[in-house]
Amino acid sequence: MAMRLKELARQLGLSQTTVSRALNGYPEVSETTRRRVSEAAIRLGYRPNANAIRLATGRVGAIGIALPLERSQHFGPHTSEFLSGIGERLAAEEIDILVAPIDADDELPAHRRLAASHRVDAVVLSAPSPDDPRIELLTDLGLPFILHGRTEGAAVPYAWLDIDNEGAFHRATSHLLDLGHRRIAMINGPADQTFALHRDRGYRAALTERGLTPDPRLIAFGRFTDEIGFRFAQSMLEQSPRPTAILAGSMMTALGVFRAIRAAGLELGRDVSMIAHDDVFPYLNADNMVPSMSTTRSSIRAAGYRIGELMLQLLAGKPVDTIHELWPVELVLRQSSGPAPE
Amino acid sequence: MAMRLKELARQLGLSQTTVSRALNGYPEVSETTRRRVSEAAIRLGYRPNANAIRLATGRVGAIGIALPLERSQHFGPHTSEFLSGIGERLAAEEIDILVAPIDADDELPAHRRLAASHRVDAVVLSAPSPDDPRIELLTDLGLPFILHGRTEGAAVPYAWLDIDNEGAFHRATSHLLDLGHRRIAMINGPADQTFALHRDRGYRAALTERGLTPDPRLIAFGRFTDEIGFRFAQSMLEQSPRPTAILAGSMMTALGVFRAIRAAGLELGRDVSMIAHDDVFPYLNADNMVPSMSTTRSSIRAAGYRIGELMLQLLAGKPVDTIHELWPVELVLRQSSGPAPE
DNA sequence: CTTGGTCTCCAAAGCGCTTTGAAGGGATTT
DNA sequence: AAATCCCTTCAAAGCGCTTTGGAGACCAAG
Repeated sequence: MAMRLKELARQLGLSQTTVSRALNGYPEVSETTRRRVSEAAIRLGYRPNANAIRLATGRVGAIGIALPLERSQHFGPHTSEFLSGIGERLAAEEIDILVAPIDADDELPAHRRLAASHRVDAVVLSAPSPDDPRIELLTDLGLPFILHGRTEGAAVPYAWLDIDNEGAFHRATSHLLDLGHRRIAMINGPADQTFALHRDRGYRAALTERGLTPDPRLIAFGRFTDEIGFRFAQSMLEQSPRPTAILAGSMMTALGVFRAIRAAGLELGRDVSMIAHDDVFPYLNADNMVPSMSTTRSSIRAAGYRIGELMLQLLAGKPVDTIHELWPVELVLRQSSGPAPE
Repeated sequence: MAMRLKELARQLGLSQTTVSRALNGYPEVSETTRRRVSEAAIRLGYRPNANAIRLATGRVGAIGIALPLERSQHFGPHTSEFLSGIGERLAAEEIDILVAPIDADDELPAHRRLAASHRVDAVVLSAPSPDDPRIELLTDLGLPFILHGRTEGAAVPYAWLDIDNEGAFHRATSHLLDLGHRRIAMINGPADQTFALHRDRGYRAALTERGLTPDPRLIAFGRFTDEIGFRFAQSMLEQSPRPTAILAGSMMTALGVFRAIRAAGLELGRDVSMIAHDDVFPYLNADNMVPSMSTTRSSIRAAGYRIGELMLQLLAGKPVDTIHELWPVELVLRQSSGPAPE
């Protein structure tokens, strides 16, 4: 039988009120009593029942991570790193992380249930689409949230953290143009995701600024797998004239593209250049590849860590319209990007 | 203001008891009343407060996944896939998944807190070491758990699901021996993990059975990253005579090994063979590599899904000593493994 | 008519904590 | 010595649900 507040109070000859206040740091308790209580609590192994606290206070001490099962390609390495970052920040705060896998066809009801059941104080939303309906829903329901990414033209203010996808791909594309490339392909992420849209914009803008017209045959959208990368790259490299540079949406995609380049008997960094977006996975290092991979780099784990931090502020009452962070993205040039061949 | 049981009962002109029973399917309620209640509940948008239920019943409807931050290399792709499998199974059951990141140096206290705070009904333990102290601790604490993997000689019975790592590496090694290889290297997982020990045993046994002595210079332990794979493979390939075949502990390792082979001017599948363990990541397909990768294959996502299922049985009262599953591992031969060179 | 058994339904007592409103007691004022 | 304050501590009322132990109502059986 676990030690409960009542029993602890009885053994100390104090009321539950006093013991509770002593342990929670309220001022109405003398220092001597407080010390006596804390010592007894430790000695007797008292651990409060989280559910009783939750019921009594209305606070839960937990946040949810809504994971759209389809949309984020069944978790995947990105989500895992992201989650890891959040966990790292929140572990020390005694805040629980509730993973809520959500079916795509049950999305809004699932969020409604989550909100009404009082299982979390707030949620982290990821993989937003440009007109994501979750924003308004959660706002209506009064469940605080932070979006990892952005939507386009939401009717209400919301908290978000995003990386500058548009800027990153604008720069990467411009850099390739500077190197003399004219046929630059782009293997982007899923077309329904805002970040993919932003990347597309940056890419197109860079081309247009130089008077080039984006060629639809050099633009592809899909999930971040080596297979998708391989397929698209292969078909693009069959074109004539073929692209001399390829932008890859992820390191997974890049592996597939790399394979297609080799399969076509070409050499990466000489015949074909590539810049890939790197979310910084500890187990797949762009620097270690051969040739080393030029990347637009932004640690998704760091983003998770920061979102954990912002979450604490949000829960502490910081207004949502003051929680906006747009992170710049590094362009790291390595061997995979070189001058356009003659 | 959310709809609560009390208010719902008032509007229906029934007692809380009856409404509660109607909604929870108890027999002491007439069919007509039950229907009337359910309809009203839906119409009025009633959602029970999870914390009140938890406090009243003592059950939580949540399981924890203890993630040793260090040990499982900060989540990583394995954990992510595994988690995903569990989530897939448990999402439909309205069971919450609590991710509990745990610092290595705070491991046992953290489990104690988890157990005493009543935040979860049970936990999933992963990445066990051969003499994992968590087993006994949780048993003592009375917190049910399922281990993904095994330990050696635990003093108490426990529920587990594991894959046959020993058998898998025994077979893979034997197969390479059949192909004429004699110097077979093994780049294993972290040395303190049971699964790595099992793989080591399978590998050694296969060699020993053919009268060969395992060469310590061909045996390495480390985390599953491309870099580790590259480094170890590179130094091994510098030996003379060099190994003609390499067993890789993961697909990440395999990518690094592959790179080292190419960097040494050798050809995978001809000069050097490789068989890697494949946990089946949807974004990194062994079949798609060039050359395609021979693997020992077992879906870690499927294991997660099954553990979700076993968890339901465990919570339903199935005795732990009846929950043991050892999964066989497929050997999938592709192009990366060929006959030993002359 | 009673008695006994079935169906339905209910009042009230928890679950283990927080928090409000108040009271006891000593020190300080008047 | 009475009045006033502050410092500590407490009893009791929730938080929103489940569950125990009955209690009416209605029917068939004695």
